[in-house]
Amino acid sequence: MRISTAAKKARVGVETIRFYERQGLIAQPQRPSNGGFRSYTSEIAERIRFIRQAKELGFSLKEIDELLSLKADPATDCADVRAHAEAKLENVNQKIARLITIRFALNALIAACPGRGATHYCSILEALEGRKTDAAVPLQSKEMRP
Amino acid sequence: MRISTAAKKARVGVETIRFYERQGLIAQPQRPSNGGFRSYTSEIAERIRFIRQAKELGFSLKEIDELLSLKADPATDCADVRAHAEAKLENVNQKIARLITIRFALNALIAACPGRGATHYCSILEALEGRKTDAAVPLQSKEMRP
DNA sequence: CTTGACTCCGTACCTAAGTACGGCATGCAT
DNA sequence: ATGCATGCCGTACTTAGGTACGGAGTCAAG
Repeated sequence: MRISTAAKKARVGVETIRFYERQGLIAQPQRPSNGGFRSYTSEIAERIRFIRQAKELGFSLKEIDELLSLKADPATDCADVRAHAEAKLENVNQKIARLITIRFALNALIAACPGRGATHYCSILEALEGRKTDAAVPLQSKEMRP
Repeated sequence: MRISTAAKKARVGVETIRFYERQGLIAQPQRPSNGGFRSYTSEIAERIRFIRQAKELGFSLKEIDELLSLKADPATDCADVRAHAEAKLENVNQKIARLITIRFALNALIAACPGRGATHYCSILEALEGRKTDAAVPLQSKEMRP
């Protein structure tokens, strides 16, 4: 497929794809040697969509590149890859924990506001108080809205 | 407390706090009328820390402002607040779902790479393939590492 | 009452991540 | 074979979110 089709599939602009190419986030797509148009596989389109989604989760392009290149390369030390993956995993777990706390606060807010009648005071920040460190984010077990 | 203390508590720079003040994300802190130093309460420091964390989760400052002002104000229509909260909740749920998918992929990668010996081919992207739309992100039930 | 650390304000500058532009090339469709 | 939509490239511009700077004011300790 051509660049505009890939852009549509990934829900991203055409220029963004060329930008990612310049940044080395995606491989140079197949092209006729003379210099015709880029030809994208659906794998590349998928990769671009992943990049967009990861970005929405707060990963930088640099981090996304690291995530994407985390694969078992027989030439590199397996333990390195594993350590890298574990660090990212920890990062992801922290993000999930914080989002679950925010979700909990939003659910409390929604529950306290039954569409009509008196409203109760409630804020996100208030619901998040009581934590002491960034590391010790309590995992909320009561997930009212999965 | 003074600005540098608040900055340390929130783990941001002093200039960042003044920037947030200009953007209206935090209230003008108490100051002697003559024009002395800003004096911060721990509530404000907490609010600033929340802003930093939410930013790391991919929320923009505008969105964070919306999150923070989501409170049941008796003067406004309760249904509006509720609708706003529900929209944010949906947003948060999508983020959580995608992060859980990434976590699943990372766990698979770690499991396939037992620290030593032959490594198996495995990539994050590959683990994320098979989804068709952004909306229908499948919730992975096998969460190998909570 | 001086000294050194901190704070004030305004303005300028910076990085990440695009986004737009202009001019030329390609290619398929009529 | 001739449009005309698309693609290519390089370069310039933009936006969000800070960061840095300079010069002057504040404050607490010694």
